[in-house]
Amino acid sequence: MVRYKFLRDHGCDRKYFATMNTAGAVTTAHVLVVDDDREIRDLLGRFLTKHGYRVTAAQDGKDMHRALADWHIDLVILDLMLPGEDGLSLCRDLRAKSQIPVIMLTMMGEETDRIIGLEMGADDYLPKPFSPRELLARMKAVLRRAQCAPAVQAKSGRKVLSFSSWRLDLGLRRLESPQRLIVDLSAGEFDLLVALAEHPQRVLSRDQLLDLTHGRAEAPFDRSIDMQVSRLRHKIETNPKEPELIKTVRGGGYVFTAVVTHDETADT
Amino acid sequence: MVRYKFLRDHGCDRKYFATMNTAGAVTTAHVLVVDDDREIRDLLGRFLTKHGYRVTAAQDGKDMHRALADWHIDLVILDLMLPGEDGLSLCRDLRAKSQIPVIMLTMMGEETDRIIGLEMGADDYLPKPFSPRELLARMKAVLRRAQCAPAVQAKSGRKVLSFSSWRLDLGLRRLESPQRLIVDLSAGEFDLLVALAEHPQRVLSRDQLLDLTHGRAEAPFDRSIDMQVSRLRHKIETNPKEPELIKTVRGGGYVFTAVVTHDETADT
DNA sequence: TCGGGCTTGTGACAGTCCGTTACCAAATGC
DNA sequence: GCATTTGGTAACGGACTGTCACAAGCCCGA
Repeated sequence: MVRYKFLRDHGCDRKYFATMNTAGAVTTAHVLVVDDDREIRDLLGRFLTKHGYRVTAAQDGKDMHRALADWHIDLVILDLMLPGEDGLSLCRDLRAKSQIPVIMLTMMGEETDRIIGLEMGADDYLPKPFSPRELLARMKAVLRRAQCAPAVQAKSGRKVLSFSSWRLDLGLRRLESPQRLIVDLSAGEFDLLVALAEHPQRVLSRDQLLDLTHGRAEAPFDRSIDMQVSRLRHKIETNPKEPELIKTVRGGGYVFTAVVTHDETADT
Repeated sequence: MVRYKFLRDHGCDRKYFATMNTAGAVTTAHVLVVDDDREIRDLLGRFLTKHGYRVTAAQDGKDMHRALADWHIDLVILDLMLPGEDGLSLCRDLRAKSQIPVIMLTMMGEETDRIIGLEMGADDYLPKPFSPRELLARMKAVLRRAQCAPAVQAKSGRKVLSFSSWRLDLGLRRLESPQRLIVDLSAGEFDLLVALAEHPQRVLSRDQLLDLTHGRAEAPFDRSIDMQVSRLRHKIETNPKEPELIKTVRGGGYVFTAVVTHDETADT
């Protein structure tokens, strides 16, 4: 659900609120959109709100500074072309005073614009027109870099994945068997199981699994995932010779076959 | 090498094939181009084929749906302006039913078009005329994003196909005989059976089956599908010499004759 | 600092899967 | 009826996978 609220004192400034999702205490990143085109502001506002961000909009430099004074802003999305003070100089200002990450919106990908934008201290730039997904991806990347990753982390409760009576506690990094016994997994085995259980019913290539667990790409003749899978199977499959949970797809990779549910144990 | 092939049943539908590139197991993405302008279809077909994509072309919504039913499509390039059903509603349809990424082609950057397109769920859009390089770049980006998308298996339950007392569990990747015995299928056999059972009472060419199971095109003198069918028949037909479930259509391919129902077992 | 236990990657080997080739039978064309 | 095309499948070999054995790290306490 999205709720709009007009801030009377800020003229055309419009504020969007994201509803809290699931866990109460999620801290969503607060994004400031600076663009003189009202349509873009609206569009971005609705779009980002829908994706769980808090959004404030400003139409020029003055508005922007006011918003920065009034709110705690995690990220600024700044149009290069603005009436009055130019986006570039605003960006330089911002960078001089604070460390708030900035994404610049520029017209059509002229190499020069990008270079200038980045030299002014923008953390990323996006040529208009851009795809919303790309914007999201870049925002996430920038926020991650800024150590301010939106949400997830800060759940008060613990994240637990359940599948066919097993419980995989991501917070405690612990696996409970259907018999409620704690299964002793190594770090690597645990990571692999998480990677699999977070993408159930989906064939994951060795390359993807390596990326998910180690953040690296597959080397030629790399058998490490095979070994890890083999070891994991011996710990969680009833009959490792005929695996039920982790199936092999020849030439493809592995599939986690169980239905996985995401629980949020309230606490402790 | 590029080979063209005219699909007789699809009127002006033309199919382009890319040869495998270097690494054997690489499955090239299959792109569906939907545009009423034949020249554009041809141009894009040749261009994308040259760059290693498999391309199928459709001239309107009807063609598009047929192609989607017949092939495994990784990406749709969709013209905004189409005769009959409009590109926008097609896009909405697509998004409602599947997660196939969509790139929209629009006439010169009309803001409104872009906004509407993106709100309809397109993953990216490209104003005509566009540079081929830009198209390639955006395709790559969209495909990359789609690959690591969580797939959101949607239903929490598991997908099961039933046909004449057999049960084919797609999540568990398991086949149960009418006698409730688990039939031991190899990964390839399983994939083939899924491809067939998902298109019952429909003649599937070897090429289509290869596309659906391996995401690759048929090579000259390719008998692999025949072999796989033969092996599968021996496991699921009462009398493999006179197959009931998988019938041969001489000069056409194979048909899965049984009536298939889609169940969604609630869970576990 | 050293050494032992644990974890993880590599090489090797065996077992399995699957594509190719080849040959034959069935279907089709003439 | 004969030639030609198409499909079924046995057989073979290459490619892929499971896993044993071992080595290289890593952690930790003495």
